[in-house]
Amino acid sequence: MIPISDLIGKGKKQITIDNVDVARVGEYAAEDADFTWRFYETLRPQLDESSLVPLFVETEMRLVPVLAQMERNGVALDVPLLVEMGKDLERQRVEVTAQIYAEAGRSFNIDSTKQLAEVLFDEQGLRVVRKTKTGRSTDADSLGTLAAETDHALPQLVLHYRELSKLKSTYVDTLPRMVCAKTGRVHANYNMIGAVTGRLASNDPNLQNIPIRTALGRQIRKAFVAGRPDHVLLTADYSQVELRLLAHYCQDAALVSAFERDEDIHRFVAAQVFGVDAAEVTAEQRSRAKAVNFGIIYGQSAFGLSRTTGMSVPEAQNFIDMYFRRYPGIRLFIDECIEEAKQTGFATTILGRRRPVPELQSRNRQQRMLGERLAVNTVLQGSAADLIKKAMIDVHDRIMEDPAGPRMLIQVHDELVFEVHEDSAAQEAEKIREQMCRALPLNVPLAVDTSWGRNWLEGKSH
DNA sequence: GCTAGGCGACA
DNA sequence: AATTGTCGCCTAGCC
Repeated sequence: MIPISDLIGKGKKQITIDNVDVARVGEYAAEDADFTWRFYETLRPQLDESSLVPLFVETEMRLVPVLAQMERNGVALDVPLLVEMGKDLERQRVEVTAQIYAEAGRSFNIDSTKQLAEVLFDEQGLRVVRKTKTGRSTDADSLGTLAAETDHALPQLVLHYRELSKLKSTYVDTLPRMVCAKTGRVHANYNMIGAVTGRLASNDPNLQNIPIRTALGRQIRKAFVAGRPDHVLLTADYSQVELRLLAHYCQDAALVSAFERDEDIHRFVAAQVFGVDAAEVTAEQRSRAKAVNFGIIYGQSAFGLSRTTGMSVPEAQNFIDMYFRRYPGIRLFIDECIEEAKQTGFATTILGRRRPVPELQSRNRQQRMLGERLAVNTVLQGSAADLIKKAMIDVHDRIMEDPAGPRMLIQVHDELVFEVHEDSAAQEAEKIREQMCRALPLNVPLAVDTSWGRNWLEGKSH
């Protein structure tokens, strides 16, 4: 077998522990006592007696060769497409730059927040929306506020400039440079350690933050393609995995049965909280329920909810009160997470992964509130990480039996991307869905959406 | 060349 | 004060 370092070039960082190439070692990790010991030492802070087998032996150790294979696989890029996009972005960027200079009455470095602040606030006399540690904020939120409340063209132009600039420098210009000469693909690094919740992290390049939110950014996903003839990219992503875990932990009968019927969970929650039929839920009601559903996962306050939804603070507080009245199990779960973290000092995931939460012991109220959010969020985010890791191992063990079968290429926290022959995409999607749904037994069913197509964007849902 | 800060991409 | 977790680009200041 070709060592990874030969494949993807010198100087490339890989999964390392004490500078040992874990990805390569991982091929025989299970038989390598020295490696196993050092890996154990590295993960020991996350483990206790009860999680040693399910988490360390059965999950983390077995994931090492899976990630090694993913790194070796890499993913193909449509470089000519990226080059064309780069030219187009540059044309637009030059145009917007000229407009910004015209509005400002002079040229300056738009990438410099310091210079930009001078132009906006000193020279153009715009309002300072928010301060940063060292100066006046020019972030998207502040510029959006200014764009909405003034006639000045600059804030909107700078927002546009930033979007073009971000896409070009971080993705369109950078990704082609990372294509390996030998394989014609990019071989990202997956880091098993370092994310406190147990999630994976990815770098060189980071494949876990490829744009999807905006129409322009989404185009970048077209450049991620199947690299072999007659193959497609197949994506399989967990639907609402953290909310399902919340329902699993709470055992709330209504939530669980809604998931069992695979209902639109935000609509369902809106109907329950507002006391109307699901069919009568308005777009705004659903949107508010969705915001609270996610807010719960992060421990959001009424203030935070009011900011993300546009509700007033009392309105947001009222909604949260109604929410907890309808779902007392969720309130109970939150309180239990906090209490356990206070008692034991740790937040603990479904497979027994532990994260210390020293913030709960702080004399600083702000720190203690942070600790409470961490205690809840870590259980949900970390359990979701445990779950997909188990799924990756199961799928890997099956697909490796067939050299012509699917190859696992990318993991993005609740999503897996495979390269698969187009003729078997439909059958493989079902097998992968099945294995992902069964990865861990929960009190709620798991749902996995699949799609496939020539590139990472074009997939059709199935 | 290194580090911190600001910003913004994703789940 | 006010929602969690990552990585990377760019500027600015310092060695």
